[in-house]
Amino acid sequence: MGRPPCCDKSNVKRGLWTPEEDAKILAYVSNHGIGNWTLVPKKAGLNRCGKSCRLRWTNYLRPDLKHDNFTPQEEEFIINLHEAIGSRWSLIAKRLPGRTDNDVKNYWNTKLRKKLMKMGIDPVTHKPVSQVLSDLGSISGLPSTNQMSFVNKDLMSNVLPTRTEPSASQYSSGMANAGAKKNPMVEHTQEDQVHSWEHQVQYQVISPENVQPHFFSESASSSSSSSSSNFTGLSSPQSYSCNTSQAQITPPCSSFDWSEFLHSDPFMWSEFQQLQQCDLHKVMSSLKPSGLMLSEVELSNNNKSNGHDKQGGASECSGDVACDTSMGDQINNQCEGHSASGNSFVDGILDRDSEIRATFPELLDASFDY
DNA sequence: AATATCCGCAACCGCTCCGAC
DNA sequence: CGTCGGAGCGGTTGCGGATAT
Repeated sequence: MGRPPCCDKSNVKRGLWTPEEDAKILAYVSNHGIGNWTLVPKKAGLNRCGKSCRLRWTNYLRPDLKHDNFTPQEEEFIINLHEAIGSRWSLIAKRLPGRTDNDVKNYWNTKLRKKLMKMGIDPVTHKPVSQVLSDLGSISGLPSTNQMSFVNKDLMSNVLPTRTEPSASQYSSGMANAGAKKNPMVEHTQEDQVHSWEHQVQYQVISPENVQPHFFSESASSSSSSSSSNFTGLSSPQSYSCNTSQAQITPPCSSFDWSEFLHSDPFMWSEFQQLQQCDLHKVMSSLKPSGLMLSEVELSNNNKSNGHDKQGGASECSGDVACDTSMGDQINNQCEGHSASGNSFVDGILDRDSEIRATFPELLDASFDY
């Protein structure tokens, strides 16, 4: 049973806002402040959905917003945070006064992503394209069409003559979304990481594999092929791991110490202690049953099985501390199953892909031709 | 000059979260 | 404890201007 719409869509105005409508919102907010947005249209005399009013206010009318171009500093900040926490636009925007999540998202999609690709950097993994391709090739020789469906579409469109392939993007975005949204730990962890990044790791690259909600970074980090990068566009050393050298990236099995990392920031440490109360059941039960939906829990536990997160990292691994053991075993078994086959995570993905394709042969139709 | 294509941005959509009841 | 509904989030769409042909 679906949820009823917040307003009668057929009877509300949509599309661009007029100056008169803007003035009504501004007048209303200046007189009454921000309250219940569903009541705003009626009280302000607007024939708009309340949600639309809220968006107009937060994305455009708010007096504290900047409407000028992004500065190089802001640009660098966005790239760094994206590398650390992925496409958590609201979190990134919170750290950029006067910018909204929509601003940041649009700027990323229209400028930064292309800029990175032009520089030979995969905007999803923040690794050199050559390395990503090398890793891809190492999965099983030349990548098959099926395997290609897992790859960041931007990257592949950069290197291969592809056709639009909705399943690939939906797969990746859906997965990232599911993990990020359904795991309450993730939000804290990423907040923490932003916080920490701002305060104490200005010139140290945090290992993004531990938190980044993109499964492809897993496969990409599964090998350590070296590659050069022609990345020279950004100035500060931390802005690109691949700019200076791959050695700056904390390797997947490094001695990265989460405890030390967390202790270094009192705020983060107290947050972490609260997070020890994680309810893994809630996380697991919220996961989609489909084999296509790998959660961050799954990803991170796979990390763990590879030697990550010695201290029960700030997010997922606190599940080891407080969560139900049978569920933990279940996850561990799943991870072990992956890692037992050599390429671990990647093989797990491919196995699942095969299963799904066997179940849904229509996935192999002509839309996958190149 | 006309048309096609590209690009950037504002707005919308669908979903989840979370507090109130 | 379950339901409801507002708020917030990330992804996507579509319009309008800029640029290319």
